[in-house]
Amino acid sequence: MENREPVDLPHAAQDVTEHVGYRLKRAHAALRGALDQVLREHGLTVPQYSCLELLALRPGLSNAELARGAFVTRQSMNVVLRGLQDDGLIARPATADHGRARPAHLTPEGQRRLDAARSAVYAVETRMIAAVPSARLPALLADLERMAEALGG
Amino acid sequence: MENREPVDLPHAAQDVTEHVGYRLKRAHAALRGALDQVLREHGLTVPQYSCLELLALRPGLSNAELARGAFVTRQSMNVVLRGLQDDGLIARPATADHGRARPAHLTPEGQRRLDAARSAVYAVETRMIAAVPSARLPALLADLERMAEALGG
DNA sequence: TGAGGTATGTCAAAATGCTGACATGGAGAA
DNA sequence: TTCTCCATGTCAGCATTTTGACATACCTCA
Repeated sequence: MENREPVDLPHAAQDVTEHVGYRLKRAHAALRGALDQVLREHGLTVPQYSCLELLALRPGLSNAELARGAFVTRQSMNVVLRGLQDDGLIARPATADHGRARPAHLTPEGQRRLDAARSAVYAVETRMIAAVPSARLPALLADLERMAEALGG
Repeated sequence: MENREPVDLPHAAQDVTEHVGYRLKRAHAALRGALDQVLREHGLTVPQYSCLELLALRPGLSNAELARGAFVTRQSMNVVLRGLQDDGLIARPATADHGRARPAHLTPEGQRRLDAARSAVYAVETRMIAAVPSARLPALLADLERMAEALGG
Protein backbone atom coordinates (compact mmCIF):
# COMPACT_ATOMS: atom_id res chain seq x y z
CA MET A 1 0.00 0.00 0.00
CA GLU A 2 2.95 2.31 -0.43
CA ASN A 3 3.10 4.85 -3.20
CA ARG A 4 6.64 4.77 -4.39
CA GLU A 5 7.37 8.29 -5.49
CA PRO A 6 11.04 9.15 -5.84
CA VAL A 7 10.16 12.68 -4.90
CA ASP A 8 9.00 11.61 -1.46
CA LEU A 9 11.82 9.27 -0.56
CA PRO A 10 14.69 9.99 -2.92
CA HIS A 11 17.23 8.47 -0.58
CA ALA A 12 15.76 4.99 -0.83
CA ALA A 13 16.34 4.03 2.78
CA GLN A 14 16.87 0.33 3.28
CA ASP A 15 15.70 0.31 6.87
CA VAL A 16 15.01 2.58 9.80
CA THR A 17 18.65 3.10 10.66
CA GLU A 18 19.16 4.94 7.40
CA HIS A 19 16.40 7.44 8.03
CA VAL A 20 17.28 11.01 8.80
CA GLY A 21 15.25 10.87 11.99
CA TYR A 22 17.17 7.92 13.33
CA ARG A 23 20.53 9.43 12.50
CA LEU A 24 19.49 12.69 14.07
CA LYS A 25 18.42 10.89 17.21
CA ARG A 26 21.66 8.95 17.31
CA ALA A 27 23.88 12.00 16.85
CA HIS A 28 21.92 13.88 19.48
CA ALA A 29 22.19 11.01 21.96
CA ALA A 30 25.93 10.80 21.40
CA LEU A 31 26.33 14.54 21.90
CA ARG A 32 24.17 14.52 24.99
CA GLY A 33 26.16 11.68 26.49
CA ALA A 34 29.50 13.34 25.78
CA LEU A 35 28.32 16.64 27.23
CA ASP A 36 26.89 14.98 30.33
CA GLN A 37 30.24 13.39 30.93
CA VAL A 38 32.44 16.47 30.60
CA LEU A 39 29.99 18.82 32.33
CA ARG A 40 29.76 16.58 35.38
CA GLU A 41 33.36 17.51 36.15
CA HIS A 42 32.25 21.13 36.29
CA GLY A 43 29.21 20.44 38.43
CA LEU A 44 26.77 21.38 35.69
CA THR A 45 24.02 19.59 33.82
CA VAL A 46 23.32 20.14 30.14
CA PRO A 47 20.20 22.27 30.75
CA GLN A 48 22.12 24.33 33.29
CA TYR A 49 24.97 24.91 30.86
CA SER A 50 22.53 25.81 28.09
CA CYS A 51 20.93 28.33 30.37
CA LEU A 52 24.22 29.96 31.30
CA GLU A 53 25.30 30.11 27.68
CA LEU A 54 22.04 31.76 26.66
CA LEU A 55 22.36 34.31 29.44
CA ALA A 56 25.93 35.10 28.39
CA LEU A 57 24.76 35.70 24.85
CA ARG A 58 21.74 37.77 25.82
CA PRO A 59 21.72 38.97 29.42
CA GLY A 60 18.38 39.79 30.95
CA LEU A 61 16.40 36.98 29.39
CA SER A 62 13.28 35.93 31.29
CA ASN A 63 12.37 32.44 32.38
CA ALA A 64 9.97 31.91 29.47
CA GLU A 65 12.49 33.20 26.95
CA LEU A 66 15.18 30.93 28.31
CA ALA A 67 12.78 28.00 28.15
CA ARG A 68 12.14 28.60 24.47
CA GLY A 69 15.85 28.98 23.82
CA ALA A 70 16.66 25.71 25.51
CA PHE A 71 13.68 23.83 24.04
CA VAL A 72 12.07 22.95 27.34
CA THR A 73 8.88 24.07 29.10
CA ARG A 74 8.73 27.11 31.35
CA GLN A 75 8.23 24.81 34.31
CA SER A 76 11.40 22.87 33.62
CA MET A 77 13.45 25.99 33.06
CA ASN A 78 12.08 27.43 36.27
CA VAL A 79 13.54 24.49 38.19
CA VAL A 80 16.87 24.97 36.44
CA LEU A 81 16.89 28.68 37.25
CA ARG A 82 16.13 28.03 40.91
CA GLY A 83 19.06 25.65 41.07
CA LEU A 84 21.41 28.08 39.41
CA GLN A 85 20.21 30.86 41.67
CA ASP A 86 20.72 28.72 44.77
CA ASP A 87 24.25 28.00 43.56
CA GLY A 88 24.86 31.72 43.10
CA LEU A 89 25.54 31.46 39.39
CA ILE A 90 22.71 33.72 38.31
CA ALA A 91 20.74 36.55 39.87
CA ARG A 92 17.18 37.71 39.40
CA PRO A 93 15.48 40.73 40.92
CA ALA A 94 12.96 39.73 43.59
CA THR A 95 10.34 41.86 41.91
CA ALA A 96 9.57 42.64 38.30
CA ASP A 97 9.63 46.29 37.29
CA HIS A 98 7.62 45.94 34.11
CA GLY A 99 5.52 42.81 33.64
CA ARG A 100 5.83 39.57 35.52
CA ALA A 101 9.03 38.63 33.73
CA ARG A 102 12.12 38.91 35.91
CA PRO A 103 15.30 39.34 33.85
CA ALA A 104 18.10 36.95 34.79
CA HIS A 105 21.80 37.82 34.79
CA LEU A 106 25.02 35.91 35.25
CA THR A 107 26.88 36.57 38.47
CA PRO A 108 30.69 36.88 38.34
CA GLU A 109 30.84 33.36 39.76
CA GLY A 110 28.41 32.20 37.09
CA GLN A 111 30.59 33.75 34.41
CA ARG A 112 33.64 31.94 35.79
CA ARG A 113 31.86 28.58 35.88
CA LEU A 114 30.62 29.12 32.35
CA ASP A 115 34.08 29.99 31.08
CA ALA A 116 35.51 26.88 32.69
CA ALA A 117 32.81 24.61 31.34
CA ARG A 118 32.88 26.21 27.92
CA SER A 119 36.34 24.97 27.09
CA ALA A 120 35.29 21.42 27.89
CA VAL A 121 32.13 21.75 25.83
CA TYR A 122 34.00 23.30 22.93
CA ALA A 123 36.43 20.40 22.99
CA VAL A 124 33.51 18.05 22.47
CA GLU A 125 32.16 20.23 19.70
CA THR A 126 35.56 20.28 18.03
CA ARG A 127 35.78 16.51 18.24
CA MET A 128 32.40 16.30 16.59
CA ILE A 129 33.19 18.82 13.87
CA ALA A 130 36.47 17.12 13.04
CA ALA A 131 34.48 14.10 11.86
CA VAL A 132 32.86 15.97 8.98
CA PRO A 133 34.65 17.46 5.96
CA SER A 134 35.08 21.14 6.76
CA ALA A 135 33.78 22.16 3.35
CA ARG A 136 30.44 20.58 4.18
CA LEU A 137 30.00 22.20 7.58
CA PRO A 138 28.14 25.32 6.43
CA ALA A 139 25.72 23.19 4.45
CA LEU A 140 25.23 20.92 7.43
CA LEU A 141 24.36 23.86 9.64
CA ALA A 142 21.95 25.20 7.06
CA ASP A 143 20.25 21.84 6.59
CA LEU A 144 19.75 21.35 10.31
CA GLU A 145 18.24 24.80 10.52
CA ARG A 146 15.90 24.15 7.60
CA MET A 147 14.74 20.83 8.96
CA ALA A 148 13.93 22.34 12.34
CA GLU A 149 12.02 25.14 10.67
CA ALA A 150 10.10 22.75 8.44
CA LEU A 151 8.85 20.92 11.53
CA GLY A 152 7.83 24.09 13.27
CA GLY A 153 10.75 24.01 15.71
CA MET B 1 42.55 33.23 26.82
CA GLU B 2 41.36 31.52 23.64
CA ASN B 3 43.73 29.98 21.14
CA ARG B 4 42.35 30.90 17.78
CA GLU B 5 43.29 28.02 15.55
CA PRO B 6 41.38 27.86 12.27
CA VAL B 7 41.76 24.12 12.38
CA ASP B 8 39.78 23.90 15.58
CA LEU B 9 36.91 26.18 14.72
CA PRO B 10 36.93 26.64 10.96
CA HIS B 11 33.31 27.69 10.85
CA ALA B 12 33.89 30.86 12.83
CA ALA B 13 30.67 30.70 14.80
CA GLN B 14 29.38 34.07 15.88
CA ASP B 15 27.49 32.78 18.88
CA VAL B 16 26.09 29.63 20.40
CA THR B 17 23.13 29.42 18.07
CA GLU B 18 25.49 28.82 15.16
CA HIS B 19 27.20 25.87 16.76
CA VAL B 20 26.57 22.41 15.44
CA GLY B 21 25.51 21.22 18.87
CA TYR B 22 22.84 23.86 19.18
CA ARG B 23 21.48 23.20 15.73
CA LEU B 24 21.48 19.50 16.39
CA LYS B 25 19.58 20.02 19.62
CA ARG B 26 17.10 22.28 17.90
CA ALA B 27 16.44 19.91 15.02
CA HIS B 28 16.07 17.01 17.41
CA ALA B 29 13.63 18.92 19.59
CA ALA B 30 11.55 19.85 16.56
CA LEU B 31 11.49 16.26 15.38
CA ARG B 32 10.61 14.96 18.81
CA GLY B 33 7.76 17.41 19.12
CA ALA B 34 6.36 16.58 15.70
CA LEU B 35 6.57 12.85 16.37
CA ASP B 36 4.94 13.18 19.78
CA GLN B 37 2.07 14.97 18.16
CA VAL B 38 1.34 12.52 15.35
CA LEU B 39 2.01 9.41 17.45
CA ARG B 40 -0.44 10.48 20.12
CA GLU B 41 -3.24 9.88 17.62
CA HIS B 42 -2.06 6.28 17.39
CA GLY B 43 -1.75 5.78 21.12
CA LEU B 44 2.02 5.45 21.01
CA THR B 45 4.93 7.35 22.49
CA VAL B 46 8.21 7.92 20.65
CA PRO B 47 10.12 5.28 22.65
CA GLN B 48 7.30 2.80 22.09
CA TYR B 49 7.31 3.45 18.37
CA SER B 50 11.09 3.16 18.24
CA CYS B 51 10.86 -0.17 20.00
CA LEU B 52 8.25 -1.52 17.60
CA GLU B 53 10.24 -0.34 14.61
CA LEU B 54 13.37 -2.03 15.89
CA LEU B 55 11.50 -5.26 16.50
CA ALA B 56 10.05 -5.16 13.00
CA LEU B 57 13.53 -4.74 11.58
CA ARG B 58 15.11 -7.42 13.72
CA PRO B 59 12.63 -9.72 15.50
CA GLY B 60 13.85 -11.45 18.64
CA LEU B 61 15.86 -8.59 20.06
CA SER B 62 16.36 -8.64 23.81
CA ASN B 63 15.62 -5.83 26.23
CA ALA B 64 19.25 -4.78 26.44
CA GLU B 65 19.69 -4.82 22.68
CA LEU B 66 16.55 -2.74 22.20
CA ALA B 67 17.79 -0.28 24.79
CA ARG B 68 21.03 0.23 22.90
CA GLY B 69 19.14 0.60 19.64
CA ALA B 70 16.85 3.25 21.07
CA PHE B 71 19.63 5.05 22.98
CA VAL B 72 18.11 4.62 26.41
CA THR B 73 19.05 2.60 29.47
CA ARG B 74 17.99 -1.01 29.99
CA GLN B 75 15.74 0.10 32.81
CA SER B 76 13.87 2.59 30.64
CA MET B 77 13.42 0.10 27.84
CA ASN B 78 12.18 -2.44 30.33
CA VAL B 79 9.36 -0.08 31.30
CA VAL B 80 8.53 0.49 27.66
CA LEU B 81 8.47 -3.25 26.97
CA ARG B 82 6.17 -3.92 29.90
CA GLY B 83 3.76 -1.32 28.57
CA LEU B 84 3.81 -2.75 25.08
CA GLN B 85 3.35 -6.24 26.46
CA ASP B 86 0.38 -5.15 28.57
CA ASP B 87 -1.14 -3.59 25.47
CA GLY B 88 -0.63 -6.85 23.57
CA LEU B 89 1.62 -5.31 20.95
CA ILE B 90 4.63 -7.49 21.69
CA ALA B 91 5.20 -10.92 23.20
CA ARG B 92 8.07 -12.36 25.20
CA PRO B 93 8.54 -15.92 26.41
CA ALA B 94 8.07 -16.19 30.17
CA THR B 95 11.38 -17.99 30.47
CA ALA B 96 14.67 -17.66 28.66
CA ASP B 97 15.95 -20.76 26.91
CA HIS B 98 19.54 -19.68 26.59
CA GLY B 99 20.79 -16.91 28.87
CA ARG B 100 18.71 -14.42 30.74
CA ALA B 101 17.76 -12.54 27.59
CA ARG B 102 14.18 -13.08 26.49
CA PRO B 103 13.65 -12.39 22.78
CA ALA B 104 10.75 -10.03 22.02
CA HIS B 105 8.46 -10.32 19.01
CA LEU B 106 5.70 -8.24 17.48
CA THR B 107 2.20 -9.63 17.81
CA PRO B 108 -0.16 -9.32 14.81
CA GLU B 109 -1.84 -6.46 16.64
CA GLY B 110 1.57 -4.86 17.21
CA GLN B 111 2.35 -5.14 13.53
CA ARG B 112 -0.94 -3.47 12.66
CA ARG B 113 -0.36 -0.61 15.07
CA LEU B 114 3.14 -0.16 13.74
CA ASP B 115 1.93 -0.07 10.14
CA ALA B 116 -0.67 2.53 11.01
CA ALA B 117 1.76 4.72 12.93
CA ARG B 118 4.50 4.33 10.35
CA SER B 119 2.64 6.27 7.70
CA ALA B 120 2.20 9.18 10.08
CA VAL B 121 5.86 9.08 11.07
CA TYR B 122 7.01 8.84 7.49
CA ALA B 123 4.92 11.88 6.64
CA VAL B 124 6.88 13.82 9.26
CA GLU B 125 10.15 12.49 7.91
CA THR B 126 9.14 13.48 4.39
CA ARG B 127 8.26 16.97 5.56
CA MET B 128 11.70 17.21 7.16
CA ILE B 129 13.56 15.86 4.16
CA ALA B 130 11.75 18.20 1.80
CA ALA B 131 13.46 21.10 3.54
CA VAL B 132 16.94 20.09 2.45
CA PRO B 133 18.22 19.97 -1.15
CA SER B 134 17.93 16.33 -2.19
CA ALA B 135 21.48 16.34 -3.53
CA ARG B 136 22.77 17.01 -0.05
CA LEU B 137 20.80 14.30 1.71
CA PRO B 138 23.34 11.48 1.37
CA ALA B 139 26.09 13.73 2.69
CA LEU B 140 23.85 14.81 5.56
CA LEU B 141 23.21 11.20 6.55
CA ALA B 142 26.90 10.41 6.37
CA ASP B 143 27.89 13.44 8.42
CA LEU B 144 25.39 12.66 11.16
CA GLU B 145 26.72 9.14 11.29
CA ARG B 146 30.33 10.31 11.48
CA MET B 147 29.60 12.80 14.23
CA ALA B 148 27.85 10.19 16.33
CA GLU B 149 30.74 7.81 15.86
CA ALA B 150 33.30 10.47 16.73
CA LEU B 151 31.59 11.00 20.07
CA GLY B 152 31.42 7.31 20.82
CA GLY B 153 27.67 7.08 20.16
C1' DT C 1 36.51 -28.21 38.59
C1' DG C 2 36.44 -23.55 40.11
C1' DA C 3 37.48 -18.40 39.74
C1' DG C 4 37.08 -14.18 37.34
C1' DG C 5 34.90 -11.35 33.91
C1' DT C 6 31.03 -9.88 31.22
C1' DA C 7 26.24 -9.31 30.01
C1' DT C 8 21.60 -9.38 31.32
C1' DG C 9 17.21 -8.53 33.95
C1' DT C 10 15.22 -6.31 37.72
C1' DC C 11 14.39 -3.64 42.00
C1' DA C 12 14.44 0.81 44.56
C1' DA C 13 15.26 5.70 44.86
C1' DA C 14 16.08 10.02 42.99
C1' DA C 15 16.18 13.36 39.37
C1' DT C 16 14.10 15.28 35.53
C1' DG C 17 10.47 16.74 32.46
C1' DC C 18 5.78 17.44 31.10
C1' DT C 19 0.58 18.30 31.47
C1' DG C 20 -2.99 20.72 33.62
C1' DA C 21 -4.32 24.49 36.18
C1' DC C 22 -4.56 29.04 38.14
C1' DA C 23 -3.46 33.95 39.26
C1' DT C 24 -1.14 38.08 37.75
C1' DG C 25 0.30 41.83 34.59
C1' DG C 26 0.01 44.26 30.11
C1' DA C 27 -1.84 45.54 25.55
C1' DG C 28 -5.51 46.56 22.66
C1' DA C 29 -10.57 46.86 21.35
C1' DA C 30 -15.24 48.10 22.52
C1' DT D 1 -12.73 52.94 31.54
C1' DT D 2 -13.88 48.21 31.11
C1' DC D 3 -13.56 43.96 28.84
C1' DT D 4 -11.06 40.56 26.38
C1' DC D 5 -7.01 38.30 25.02
C1' DC D 6 -2.36 36.83 25.56
C1' DA D 7 2.04 36.02 27.88
C1' DT D 8 4.20 35.01 32.09
C1' DG D 9 5.31 32.79 36.66
C1' DT D 10 4.15 29.23 39.60
C1' DC D 11 1.88 25.26 41.99
C1' DA D 12 0.53 20.37 42.05
C1' DG D 13 0.36 15.77 40.10
C1' DC D 14 1.97 12.49 37.02
C1' DA D 15 5.04 10.16 33.73
C1' DT D 16 9.46 9.21 32.20
C1' DT D 17 14.30 8.42 32.76
C1' DT D 18 18.37 7.84 35.06
C1' DT D 19 21.56 6.24 38.78
C1' DG D 20 22.92 2.73 41.85
C1' DA D 21 22.69 -1.77 43.25
C1' DC D 22 22.18 -6.73 43.19
C1' DA D 23 21.36 -11.56 41.59
C1' DT D 24 21.61 -14.59 37.76
C1' DA D 25 23.57 -16.86 33.63
C1' DC D 26 27.11 -17.57 30.31
C1' DC D 27 31.92 -17.70 28.84
C1' DT D 28 36.88 -18.18 29.35
C1' DC D 29 40.92 -19.61 31.49
C1' DA D 30 43.67 -21.72 34.85
